[in-house]
Amino acid sequence: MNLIDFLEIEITKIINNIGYKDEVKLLVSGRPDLGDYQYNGAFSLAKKYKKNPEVIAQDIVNELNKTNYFANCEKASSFINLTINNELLITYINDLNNNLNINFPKYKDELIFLDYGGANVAKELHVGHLRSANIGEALKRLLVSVGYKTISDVHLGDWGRPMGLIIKEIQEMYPNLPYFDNNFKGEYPKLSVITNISDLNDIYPKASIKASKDEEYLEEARQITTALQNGHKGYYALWKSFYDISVADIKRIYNKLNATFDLWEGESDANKYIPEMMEYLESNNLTEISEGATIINVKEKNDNKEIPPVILIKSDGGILYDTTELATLYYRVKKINPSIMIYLTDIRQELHFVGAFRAAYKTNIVPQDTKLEHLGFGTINGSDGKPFKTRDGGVLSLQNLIDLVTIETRKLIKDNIKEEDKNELAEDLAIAAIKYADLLPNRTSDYIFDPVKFSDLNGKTGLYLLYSTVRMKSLLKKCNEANIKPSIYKILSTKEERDIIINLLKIKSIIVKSVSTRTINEIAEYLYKLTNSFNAFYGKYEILSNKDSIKQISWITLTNIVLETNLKLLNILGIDVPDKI
RNA sequence: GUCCACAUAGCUCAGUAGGAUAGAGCAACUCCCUCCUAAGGAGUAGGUCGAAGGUUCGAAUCCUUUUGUGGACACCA
Repeated sequence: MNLIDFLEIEITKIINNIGYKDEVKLLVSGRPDLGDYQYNGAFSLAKKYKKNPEVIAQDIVNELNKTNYFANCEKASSFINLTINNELLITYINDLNNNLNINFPKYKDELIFLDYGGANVAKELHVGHLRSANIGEALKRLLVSVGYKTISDVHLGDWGRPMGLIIKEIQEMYPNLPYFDNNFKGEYPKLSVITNISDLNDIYPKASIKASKDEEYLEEARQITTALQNGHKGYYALWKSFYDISVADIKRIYNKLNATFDLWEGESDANKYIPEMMEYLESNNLTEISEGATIINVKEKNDNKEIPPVILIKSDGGILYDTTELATLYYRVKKINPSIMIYLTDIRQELHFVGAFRAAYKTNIVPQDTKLEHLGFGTINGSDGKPFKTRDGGVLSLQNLIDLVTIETRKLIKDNIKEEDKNELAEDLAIAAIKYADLLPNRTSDYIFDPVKFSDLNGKTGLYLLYSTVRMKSLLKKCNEANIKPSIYKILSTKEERDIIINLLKIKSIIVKSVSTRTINEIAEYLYKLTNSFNAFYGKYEILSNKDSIKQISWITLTNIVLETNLKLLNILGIDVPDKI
């Protein structure tokens, strides 16, 4: 059991024995000069029992001092400050050495479905896709680490108007392709005029610009979109061709980011469930017609703002974002039926999800006890505080973003690394730097992307963590060669060790909070603190050449625990640690 | 116009399930390498938490008002 859990249970019993009912929660001390942890229950107990809080605090302190849990326990005003006995800390470290998982709480093994990534077919992954992948992946790994079952789906944007625009533009460029020949019979060939992702990348922006200027062009693209959605064979074959090219490239970049998906589904997969869903909705009178469109009204009485209706069928017969969203929910419930479904998108899509979720509950497409959660995240900005763009104002691809940081990390690589490995290592370091920087701010905050700052080896950066962790690995390896191996932690001899151990104790409450708030930033922050406290120790004391073998063994045992903890937490963040930098 | 979010050190950001003296990184200034990766460590300085009221034993955190910034508001995704 985790030491803090143990102490909370013990103190709860002790205060119950003297007549105070409270479920004791220990807080990390806000005044580390006065103690490791604090208990503030005297204030609320004072209200409950109509007594002076200082008297209550003193009563509790008197009882706690009868135990041998604390090296120091005293009250200051009505705060109770606790300094944990070193013997308990030593036991805790040995427990931790046997089982790192005592720091990770266990939740019910409910199934959580995570929808993140959100890549668009025929468009390169860009800056806007970074946070969904990083946060979604980290959240999935966090949830798994505490015992949940998860299924993740990249949920490709592969079925909306952009598809129609691309098909339209390909038609403009190559009007004689068989996909556009309505009399064509037989097997459609693979797309031969566009064979790689860079050919494809230019098409959508071109089409998008034309559409914004040319109403007729846009209208044709609309019609193509609707035809595709209604099963036009030629368009579908063409779509499938560029879909394959695009998805291969999307996978390649997601792999670099360590973003992994159990499912590679998309809006197009929901398409085949739309008729069935519409049949269900209409036969139960759950839809209405408004201005020629089929909608679900999701306003509620006590709304203090206007919630637009969910549009299922446009007045021209086409379908929309909401339609596929709802159809996706429809078949996910039927096929997978998770307890919780989590969506990670830009925070600006909030209103869309409010509508879609309301419609899903209102129509019983999603059972009332299934939780739907939309987790929004903030924007990545440039140094001017505006959304990060290329110099000419275009969208910056994710690969270009990685390259920007790789330029910086390349400078750091030592000469003892083989020349042919340097570029790959530089990119790996850049990705670690980017991921850490991306996960460090609060999920809902916007942040400024600064390649130079992120790839600094000093400061709160991914590279500092990698470097420090690699150094721990290297130390353990050298000690192992000298036959100094982690085993039992015997003495707690320095302030620096104590700081590390107190830090290790904090993990559980950080994990609990991160799981409940679905945030990652405190874990990222914590990694820095733990690593920093280890480095303070590392800088001051010599392990390898130390003459005192009892200290040596204790220290290398502690080092190993910090290393394992770092690796585990970095893994949750989706950051790989190389053997050498 | 309506609604939402944000405003914390020179810069970039934490902290908002109310707790003591508001934290970190960078930048600035001091110190510390015969030693396991100094690509490191220790320290100093830096703040009326946008403003004004209120609730509370206690407010950056909750409530009201106000200023500024960003965003969302049915046939795009």
